[in-house]
Amino acid sequence: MPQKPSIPKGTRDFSPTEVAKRNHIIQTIKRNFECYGFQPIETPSFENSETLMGKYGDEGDRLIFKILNSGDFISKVDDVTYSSKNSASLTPKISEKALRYDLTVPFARYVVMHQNEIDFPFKRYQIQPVWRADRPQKGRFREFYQCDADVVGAKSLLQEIEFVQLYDAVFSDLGLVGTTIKLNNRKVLSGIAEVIGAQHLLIDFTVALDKLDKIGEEGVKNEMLAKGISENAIAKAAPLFSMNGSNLEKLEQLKTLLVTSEIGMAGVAELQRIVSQISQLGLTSAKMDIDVTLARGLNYYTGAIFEVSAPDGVKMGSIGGGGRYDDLTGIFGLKDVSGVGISFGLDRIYLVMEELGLFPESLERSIEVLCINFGDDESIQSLKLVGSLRASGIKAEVYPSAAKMQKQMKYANNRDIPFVVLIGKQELDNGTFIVKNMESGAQETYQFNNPDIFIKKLGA
RNA sequence: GUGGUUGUAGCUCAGUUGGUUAGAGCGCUGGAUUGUGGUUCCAGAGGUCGCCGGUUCGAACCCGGUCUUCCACCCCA
Repeated sequence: MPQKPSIPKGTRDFSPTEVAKRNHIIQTIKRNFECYGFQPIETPSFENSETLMGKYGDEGDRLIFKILNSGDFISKVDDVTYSSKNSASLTPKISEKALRYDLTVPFARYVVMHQNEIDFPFKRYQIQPVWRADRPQKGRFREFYQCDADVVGAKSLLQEIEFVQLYDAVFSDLGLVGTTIKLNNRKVLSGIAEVIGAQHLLIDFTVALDKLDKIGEEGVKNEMLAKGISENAIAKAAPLFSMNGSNLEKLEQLKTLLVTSEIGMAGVAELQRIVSQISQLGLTSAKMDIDVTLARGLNYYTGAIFEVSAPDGVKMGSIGGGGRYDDLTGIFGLKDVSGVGISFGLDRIYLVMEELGLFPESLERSIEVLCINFGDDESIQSLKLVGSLRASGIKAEVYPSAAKMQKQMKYANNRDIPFVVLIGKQELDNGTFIVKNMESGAQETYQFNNPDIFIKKLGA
């Protein structure tokens, strides 16, 4: 007796409707990426372990899926390592490959390997699945798609400005109104740590600060104290907890705080330029918000940090993120190549759009015209008609068997097919065909040798 | 990785302190309707109660383990 089949935790099957909706999102993103001058690349789904390990922090290493070596891998492990039962030392001996964890690190590897064939600045996009051995939750999977656009070899802030516009363009095209593009800068965070005298605890400081909206001011202060940041330092950072007003007002408050920090002021200046240029250019549906508590991806971001949150009222983690990393390719031996990029989280965007009912109904419509099958002679006539419809780009098909009319009509109804064509014995003899509008129920008769009238009507 | 939560028909869910043959709505199949779907009426099919083990005369129900779902951490798209 076969067992009920299943799929691994955190993975999903996608049925035709879901694929259609996912493709709709992907097409929209792709179209905009190309409009902005990005070119597609693809990289392998798995990389050499040393390419990935150590690039995402300890937490990241834990979440990387390792691939077991082929062959009799365990017999090649020396006895000391084998009997140590230590995963950290045993893993590299039995696993030399790992599944892609994100698209940024493989891209950095790609740039280094192909540096002689690339014209800089290089703008690439990449839409591929990534894998994380995380514990699944809503909007959090072990296999999911990232849609990345990055520029390498261009230090200008123009890139950041274009990325904000790109986010706005994609979400506007998708009809996803009310997203917030949060913006911060690593230099500002460094500056704050410097001013309060906690440079050595920068990561702990920012990780705690990042939780402000979740655990509140007291919670953040407690976590900072627990991490060894002094009360005095926390007191100096107090203005951060109550930043408010417009983006420009927030920047003024930051300037007051960071006046003694060169790096901090540089960060503020960058933010200021982005804010002022975006306000001149305008955004269609998104709003931009300076958020000093935003502290993601600190392992490699050096300048701008982006994160996009879903419209208010939708409970979902970030649906996009990105930033500037001045020396990402440095870890692979190519110095002084600045990169900046953003990512769209396809699966989360899907869930948000589903929740808000933003997918066009037409996506569910796989076929526009179904011909009822009345038997062999009639269906050949139907096939001829279907041929001319298809030649005009209309999705059409003949029901595959001469099943009962009721069954065929029901099939059309269930599949949301808007038009049903009837060519029975009578129509075959007359040289006509009948079109039934499934929404109104109305029927019209057309001449078989002049289907263009019907085709034009479909086009309108 | 830590703590909790969930699982009964294709789907959404009932199911009493453990007690014959586990139910409903929707969907599906057939018929009322041999050239017309959605509404209606009638009939029918479909379940090793997530899986494995234990307690019991007896388990969907109690206990243990495991898988899965969702949630809070951690971290992240």
